[in-house]
Amino acid sequence: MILSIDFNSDEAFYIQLRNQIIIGIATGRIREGDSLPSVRQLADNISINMHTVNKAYSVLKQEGFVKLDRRKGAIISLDVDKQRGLEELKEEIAVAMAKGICKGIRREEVHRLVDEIYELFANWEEG
Amino acid sequence: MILSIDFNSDEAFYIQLRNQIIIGIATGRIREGDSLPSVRQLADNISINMHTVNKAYSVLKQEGFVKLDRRKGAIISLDVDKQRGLEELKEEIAVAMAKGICKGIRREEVHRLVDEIYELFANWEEG
DNA sequence: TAAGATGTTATAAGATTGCTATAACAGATA
DNA sequence: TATCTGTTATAGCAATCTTATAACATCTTA
Repeated sequence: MILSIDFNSDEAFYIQLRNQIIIGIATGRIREGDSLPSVRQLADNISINMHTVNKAYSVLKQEGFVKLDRRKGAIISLDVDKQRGLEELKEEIAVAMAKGICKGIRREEVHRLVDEIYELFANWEEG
Repeated sequence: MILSIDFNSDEAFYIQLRNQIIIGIATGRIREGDSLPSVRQLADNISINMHTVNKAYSVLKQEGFVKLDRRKGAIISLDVDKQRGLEELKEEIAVAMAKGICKGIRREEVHRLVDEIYELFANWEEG
């Protein structure tokens, strides 16, 4: 899987990495047990600092997506707390939806959007 | 409508204000044509700096929620670009949904969540 | 006309965050 | 032994967030 940085984005590098890896898991390109590149290796590949990669991995660990092993590096290991996941998801999309409501977006249109995103992730094509 | 700041939150003050005002519009507590408190007045009320309030208002202006008038202050004025709104919403919820998918949340559960949020906004009671 | 309120702009300072740089450490591997 | 892991520490630079003070033009009101 290809990880890359948009140096012109206003999103922090470590957030960009985090998001790409989460999407990688959601789309099945990375699976439970797979290992991520070592912090130094990935940092070299994409020309950013080791500590920035380390921060991305630490966040992923804290959020329950990977386990860090001094022997094997970062291993995808999903800590599934569905109830908590639902609560977090609700909180994360609430403001965005409020914004959408102000713009006249109706309930059915959000449902359609949700389906679109599920399709997008299910039929993901690299690149 | 009551605007307030959580001084312990890790969200920037101006973002907190922005979100509260957007939710206020979505829930109908603020309507087109209503005016927001002046930057100085609100800043005094909630004990933050005038410029922080001004930043919140500027963001809301830039996002098409208010118009700033030197005579009347900040007036709610919705600039509805639905197509753009849909694209922004899609982008804003995509990563959150990817995270949810990793946590085993199914499509129908997201639909239920969307309905819940719509109900929440429709039947809003001042806290 | 004078006083007061409005948004706007400018400058400065302190705190925090993001990113980089360099370095060292303990544990595992070859 | 040499090399690769993650981890930790320290430091510096730039940007962002927040506050503080101050001034300006415009509009409203007394």
